[in-house]
Amino acid sequence: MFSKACEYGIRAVVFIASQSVQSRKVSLKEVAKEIDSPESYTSKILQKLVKSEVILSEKGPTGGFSIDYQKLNSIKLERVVVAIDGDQIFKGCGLGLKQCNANMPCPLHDKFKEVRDKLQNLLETTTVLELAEKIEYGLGFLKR
Amino acid sequence: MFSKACEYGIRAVVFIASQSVQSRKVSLKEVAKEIDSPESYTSKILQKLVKSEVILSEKGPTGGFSIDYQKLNSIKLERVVVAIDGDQIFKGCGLGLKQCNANMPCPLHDKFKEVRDKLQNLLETTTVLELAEKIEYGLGFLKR
DNA sequence: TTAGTATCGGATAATTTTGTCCATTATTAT
DNA sequence: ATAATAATGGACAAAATTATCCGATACTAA
Repeated sequence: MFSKACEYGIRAVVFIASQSVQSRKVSLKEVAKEIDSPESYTSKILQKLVKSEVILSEKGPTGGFSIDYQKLNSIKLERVVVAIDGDQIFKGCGLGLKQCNANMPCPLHDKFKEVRDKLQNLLETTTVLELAEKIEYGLGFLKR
Repeated sequence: MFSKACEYGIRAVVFIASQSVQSRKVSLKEVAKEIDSPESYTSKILQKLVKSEVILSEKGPTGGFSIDYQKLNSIKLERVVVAIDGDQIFKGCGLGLKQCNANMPCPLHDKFKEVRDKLQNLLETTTVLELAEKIEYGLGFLKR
C-alpha cells in the first residue's frame, strides 16, 4: 500500500508529535529506536519531511526534530503521505492506466474509486495529533 | 497500491477473459499489445497465473492463453491479486508492523482496517467475467 | 517427418527502492 | 576559542522490482 519509506515516515512523524505535545525535541537516534527503523535511511525520510515543512529540525546539541505546537492539531496524515509517496496512491488508476476517468475508465474504475476515496478521506481527516495521542495513552504502538 | 506486475496481471486476465467468452485463445503477443505492456515481462506474469491455475495455456500453433469457460464466472479478482502480490495489501498493517491487531494495534489500525476491508471486499466480490464484459461492451478500457 | 508456431524456463540487465557511510555544517556549552 | 553534539548532503551499496533475451520444449498442420 504505502512504500516502506512512507511507513517509516508516518511512524516517525507520529512519534515526533507525541513528544512535541510534551515540548520535547527528539534526535534521529531516538526516532529510529522508537519506530524500529534503519537510522540512516530514516534520516533521509526526515529530511524530506523537513523540506516539505511537516516537521522542524534544529542542529547542534539540544537540537533535534519537532513539530510546531501551533500546527500540531491541523496537520493531516495526507501531508505526510504526499510528501513521501505523492498522491498516486489515492488519485491514480488501480490498473495503472495514465488516463482513467469516468469518460475513459478502466473496468475497475467505479469500484476502485470507492476504495481510493475512502483512503483519501481517511488521510485528509486523520490528524497526526490524534494518532500521537494514542501513543501517549498506550492505545497504539509504533513497533513490532 | 498494486505492483506493476499485478496491474499488468489484472489487465491481462481481463483481456483473456473477454476473449474466452467468445471461445478465443490469445497469444502472448496479443495480450501485450492489447494491454500495452512489455511482452517478455508479461510472459513471466502469465506463467505465474498459469501455475496458480487462474488461466490455462496451450503450446504450439493454435495454442495460447485462455480461461476455462466453466470457471469464468466464478473467478474473483482476489485470486489474481493474491497470485501475484500476495495478500499483504488487504491483510497487512498500514504502517508496516508485523504484529498489528486489535490487541496490539498501530495508531492507524481501526481506520485503516476499514479501507483494507473495503478493498478486500471489492477483490472478493468482483469477478473477472464482470470486468471482461465491460471491455466487450466498450464500457471499459485496458490501455492509455 | 519436418517446418512453423507458441509457451516455458533460466540467465542476465536496467531501474527503483531501500539502506549505509562519512565528511560537512550549524549550534551549544564550557 | 574549543570541544561536543546533532542534523545535512553526497556518494555509494544492497536488494527488490521491472524488463529483456534466448535456447528448450511442446504442439500442430501439412
